[in-house]
Amino acid sequence: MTVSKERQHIFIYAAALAALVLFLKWMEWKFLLANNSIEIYIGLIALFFTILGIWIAKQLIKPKVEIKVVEKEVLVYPSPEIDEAMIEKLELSAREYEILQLIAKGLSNDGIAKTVFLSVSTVKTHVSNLYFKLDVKSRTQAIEKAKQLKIIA
Amino acid sequence: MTVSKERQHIFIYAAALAALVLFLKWMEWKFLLANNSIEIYIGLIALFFTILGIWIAKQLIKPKVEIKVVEKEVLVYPSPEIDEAMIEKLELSAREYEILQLIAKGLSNDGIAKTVFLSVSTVKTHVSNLYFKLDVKSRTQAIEKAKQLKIIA
DNA sequence: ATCGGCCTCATACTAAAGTACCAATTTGTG
DNA sequence: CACAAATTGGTACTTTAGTATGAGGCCGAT
Repeated sequence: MTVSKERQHIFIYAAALAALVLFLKWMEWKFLLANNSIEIYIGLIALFFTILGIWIAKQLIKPKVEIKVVEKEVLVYPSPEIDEAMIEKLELSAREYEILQLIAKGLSNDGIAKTVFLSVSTVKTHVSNLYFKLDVKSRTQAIEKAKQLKIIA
Repeated sequence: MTVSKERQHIFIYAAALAALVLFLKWMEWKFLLANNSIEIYIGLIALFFTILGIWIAKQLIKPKVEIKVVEKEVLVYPSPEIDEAMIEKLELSAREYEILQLIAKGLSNDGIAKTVFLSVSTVKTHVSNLYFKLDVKSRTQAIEKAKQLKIIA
């Protein structure tokens, strides 16, 4: 794009020069016919070339490029992305993870037992194993850690 | 600053014009003495005024400022805004709210007692009152509800 | 100064959570 | 099939959580 624009400038400039040559020849011819006004002639040439110079400059002056950095605020919703990889790394079994989620919902062992149709004993076993794998010692700690590890919402 | 610069430009331009007049007179005088090279004369004038025009343009034309807008994405995390109004609505006292936060961190009653230098009895009292105000019956439920009500992070 | 709310602490009790250890069944994989 | 891991369930026990109740001190407002 820049190259084509440069070429266009060169072309326009060449055309202007050609017109100039013709103009000069015409002026010169006119001057020979009536050379009683050399000052006017010189003045016209001066005016013309001044304007030409200005025009050329206008075409050639490179626009200053001002880089304006606009900070665009992008709302990032704390993705309730569940870190599945972490769950596997912790070697949490399906039941353990399921029960972890129920714990986070505030259910008691008894409540968990009733929702997943298990005995409280079984729930306790899972919960204990869960604590061991999460390296915690209570439900509340488990909830905190699970949230930090992004394995629950 | 802009005004003084403008005046400077005008002054320089005037000086250039004065020099020009002198130059023209000198050229004219030389031309009258030897008018055998009118093309060279015209050519010199053309060249001079072209350069002059370019120079004027350079001095006067305000460079086009091309504003390049670069969007920089700034991640904005929707602040886990704490609903202070809700805290007041629930009529949670300072201690109760403080202890609620410690509960959410996974601390036991004993842990809380040691961190805020209270007896476990006092902590239990606060916790019980807290449960009543939050309408829950256990720590885990309190944590869940507190998060739903956005009164803790 | 009296009253209510808050903070503090204690005792006594019940309920729930958590640990330890064991054991039977299921399930998926080599 | 055989084996490991997961799932289920139990008993016994300790610890923690939670409730109920009472009580004293502090402080601001009426």
